[in-house]
Amino acid sequence: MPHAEPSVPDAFDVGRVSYAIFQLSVAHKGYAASLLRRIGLHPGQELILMHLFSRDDQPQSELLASIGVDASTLSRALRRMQDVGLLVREPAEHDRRVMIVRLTDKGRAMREPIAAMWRDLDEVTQRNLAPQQAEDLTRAAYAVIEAIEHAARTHEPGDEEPR
Amino acid sequence: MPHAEPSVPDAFDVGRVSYAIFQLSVAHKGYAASLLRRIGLHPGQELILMHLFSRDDQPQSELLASIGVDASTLSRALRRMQDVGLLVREPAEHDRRVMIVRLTDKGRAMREPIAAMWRDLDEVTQRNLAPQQAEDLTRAAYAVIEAIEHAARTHEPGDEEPR
DNA sequence: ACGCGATAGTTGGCTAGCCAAGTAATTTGG
DNA sequence: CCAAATTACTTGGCTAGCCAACTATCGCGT
Repeated sequence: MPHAEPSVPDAFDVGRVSYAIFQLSVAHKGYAASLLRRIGLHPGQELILMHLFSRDDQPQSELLASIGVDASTLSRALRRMQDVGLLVREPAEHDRRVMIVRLTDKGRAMREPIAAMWRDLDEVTQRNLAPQQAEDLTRAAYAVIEAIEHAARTHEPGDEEPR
Repeated sequence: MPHAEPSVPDAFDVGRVSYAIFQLSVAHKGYAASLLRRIGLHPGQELILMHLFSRDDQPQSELLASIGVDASTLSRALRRMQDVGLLVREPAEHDRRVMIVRLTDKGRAMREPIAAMWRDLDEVTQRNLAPQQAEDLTRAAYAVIEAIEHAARTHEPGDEEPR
């Protein structure tokens, strides 16, 4: 039965917590993807739309900073979303390098489906957790994120302390 | 500064826990990828190798079941790993459909680098966590995984209760 | 025995995501 | 005032990952 703690090769012992996070990522992302497919979106597109719901007519560069994905990934995702009519891009007046991203009516119409998708996802996510556990999980997640970002920031330039 | 709880559009409120997991996934996977790059592996390949460290000469189908990825994804990953000399595949004697996957010396040599990578990853992951928090996080992760797998199992065939 | 279904893998086609290199426009500096 | 650096974005090239469709082989049942 492929449940909790499946047949884990011994080597995974050294990274039990990371392995759990890894498995959680796969399951969570997979479930989100299946929910997104039902509303006709590809993973990641919902993030772009949600940021646009918060503030429309946004330069592509700001979306980039908010979402944290590679510029090329965003560029291509936006092109595809434009192709299916979710949004429009047009060069800014004041700076012709800048592309302003604007939702179409079709894009705006995704607001409720996306919110419903998050509700469903979070409901399932918390189904086996006590409220306090959910709270702790969230807090621990951000603690880990902070540790990772700090580690990446420090020894990205000068790789690793030379032992 | 993009730390914990960054500028989260209001819409994310409905899925706070899921959004935290999502962000954790991105950060954790990104850091793992950067560590893997240093030892010349692509994400996912380390899992294949680790399962082979546990049991070599394994049919591709068993690897498939252990790892839980799509058959086509595994097929192509194995081909690429064979191309760079990490492993070899040859048809089984008794059943010519089956491909037996075997590590090469070069593949076996990855054992220590991969273990070191997991140690590094888990060290960073736990850096901001008390031991009890790490334990709780692991437990919560598997609880969420179980809920998601159950949800996927139940309403994948008959999509959603019709309201 | 023979055909049909199940099983094992592969290939095609698509998106997400990364890095590296390239283009265009704007800002900075000598 | 014009060249050099910077910024904004795109394109090329690659891997991971999914689904769908296909091939080949094996096993089963009539």
